[in-house]
Amino acid sequence: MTRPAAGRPHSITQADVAREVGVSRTLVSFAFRGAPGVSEETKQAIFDAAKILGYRHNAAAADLARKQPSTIGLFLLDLSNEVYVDIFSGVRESLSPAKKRLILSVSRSRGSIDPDSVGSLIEARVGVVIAATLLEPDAQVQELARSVPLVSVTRRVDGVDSVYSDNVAGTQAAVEHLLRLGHTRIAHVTGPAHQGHEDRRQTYESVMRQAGLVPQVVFAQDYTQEAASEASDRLFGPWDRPTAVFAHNDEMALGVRENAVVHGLEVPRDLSLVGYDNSRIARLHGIDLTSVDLHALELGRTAGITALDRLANPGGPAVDRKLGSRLVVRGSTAAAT
Amino acid sequence: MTRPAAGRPHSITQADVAREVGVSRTLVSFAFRGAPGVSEETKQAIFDAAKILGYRHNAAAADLARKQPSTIGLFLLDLSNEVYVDIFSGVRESLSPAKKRLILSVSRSRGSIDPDSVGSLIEARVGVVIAATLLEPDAQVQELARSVPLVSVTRRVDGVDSVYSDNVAGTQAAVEHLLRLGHTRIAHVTGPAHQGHEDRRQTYESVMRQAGLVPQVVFAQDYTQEAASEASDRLFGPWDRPTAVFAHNDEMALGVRENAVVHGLEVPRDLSLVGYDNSRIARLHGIDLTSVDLHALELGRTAGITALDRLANPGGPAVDRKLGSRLVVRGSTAAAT
DNA sequence: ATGAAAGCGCTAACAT
DNA sequence: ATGTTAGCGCTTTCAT
Repeated sequence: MTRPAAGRPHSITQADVAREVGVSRTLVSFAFRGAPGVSEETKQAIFDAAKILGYRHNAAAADLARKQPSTIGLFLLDLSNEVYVDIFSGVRESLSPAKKRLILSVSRSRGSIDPDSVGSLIEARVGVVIAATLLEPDAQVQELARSVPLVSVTRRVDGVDSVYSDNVAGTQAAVEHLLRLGHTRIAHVTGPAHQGHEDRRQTYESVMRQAGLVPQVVFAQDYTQEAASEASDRLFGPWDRPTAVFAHNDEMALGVRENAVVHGLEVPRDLSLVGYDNSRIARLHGIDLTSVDLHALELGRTAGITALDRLANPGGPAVDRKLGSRLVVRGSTAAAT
Repeated sequence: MTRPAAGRPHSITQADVAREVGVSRTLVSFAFRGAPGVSEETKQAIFDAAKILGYRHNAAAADLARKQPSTIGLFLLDLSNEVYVDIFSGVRESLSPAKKRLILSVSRSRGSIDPDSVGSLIEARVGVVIAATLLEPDAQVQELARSVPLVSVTRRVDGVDSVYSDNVAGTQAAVEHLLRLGHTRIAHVTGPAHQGHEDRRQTYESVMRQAGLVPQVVFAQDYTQEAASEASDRLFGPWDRPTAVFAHNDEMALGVRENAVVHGLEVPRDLSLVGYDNSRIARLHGIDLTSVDLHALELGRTAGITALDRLANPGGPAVDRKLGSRLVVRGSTAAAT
């Protein structure tokens, strides 16, 4: 049985409802926004008629008329990375009391710059853009912030509302943990070097140098598991193999891990591994990845609140909120042999 | 250094650009849509002025005037479940050639019905809604489809465009795999019973009965890892413990697995485990979850194409596309002892 | 090639 | 309590 699939791109307007009830369009508009000054009876009549006609409020038209957007845009770099899902959850949580619509836009490139995705948010006329994570250079982010209120999550940009976590402290804890375990050949696997995303690498390098060791950095194509897996080939040659790897994030740590297994290496016996994000996967039995928790959910919550504040007070000074981070030690790290 | 965060909710319009250049608003509009009838020079002048003024096209206003939405809405049940991320990727992939904007809406409840999320898509005036996964009863889905073109993903609804995979075949393969391994006490862990989401459970039950065995179904609060973990407590009592569990999806399989470990059970030695979705986590070394692949990416791609078709041909008969599924055997299942 | 004018669905003064 | 009217930023005939 295959009935025709109905569903016209909607057409019933407030005018239709008004005509049906026999009142003016204004009343209908008032009724739907709960504005005062509509008698209970007419209100009821309006709702009934709307129900029958199948009327649906047109938020786009309303925003246009009100000259004030009811929507907040959230840009996410990569949905496959659970951190961004957590950030999303946090944002939504803090936005839910405010009656704002939230629309998402996801980058189509996980390792390179994608201005289109944020652009489409602007063209959809959102009131503020929450962006996690922008890969553009600082200057471009600042320019973007000039054309739309912007909250940068995960990354600090001067003069722009920023909500991020302490990468320096997190990285220090991670690398020092490995040092304390006696490792000396500790490699770092990361993605392309974008301005504003080098804290972890630079901190890794400086901690290593301070310990009198030579840093070994491997750059992958992007920040994903696959890229890290591929890039880690360079580490698993027969000589000078590192005994530990500190990865830019959990995704990449997982990639290294998968490839290590392929090379016959066992974690942590042959290779200690530290990730970053403390994502759900890291916590699974059988994975047990030592990782730095950057409190992604809290990052999202804070970003949502910051966005709301910015909407209420467009002129205020740029917000700068740095959250803590903490190392969670699990079974993927062990003493060097 | 804390400069004020600028970024007004945008204000420069085509009229501003027109005034700047000294032409009519019409020309500006034409220029931006690449409509014919604008001389190269004026076009260039317009683009230059727009650039300088920081003009941004207002898609909402344009849609309103054109009386034709340029946006497609995608509803997702749960971003923590990678299947939905894959569906998203597939949808976007098939939508990218068409120049349609894609906006996402995510349910705020993973196990119960949330009409608001789809509602907000309708109010944002999308041309078609792709929904993965609707929990509403068939009748409600059909009614929804009457007010907006709807593509149901993951679930077949009579009279509504549906893109889904063969749950019966998938479940049969899964359960028969366990039977062939000699298991007789095979439990099934699933979420709340919603119409249209009972194929797997029912098929499990019928396969069990046909084999002369008694089905044992555990219902969790929702379809997540946490819920499954909690619910599986009932399975791990001292007596009559099942030797195998078939879970509704990989998330839930993971939950069962975590809880099994807590109870001192080892997979697959003490418990064989089969999931559904063949998500990325299932494929990780150390997890090695036997799972049914439902081709989520392909589901998404097909849904995107279906949505585009529906937009082009609103009156056509409802589409019904059933994709195959296949069991992927990994290390989480072993012969019964 | 360019412009004038009407209208999309809605809101918001400003009447009555 | 209810209605009138003028836009919001854009597209789109229809003129010129």
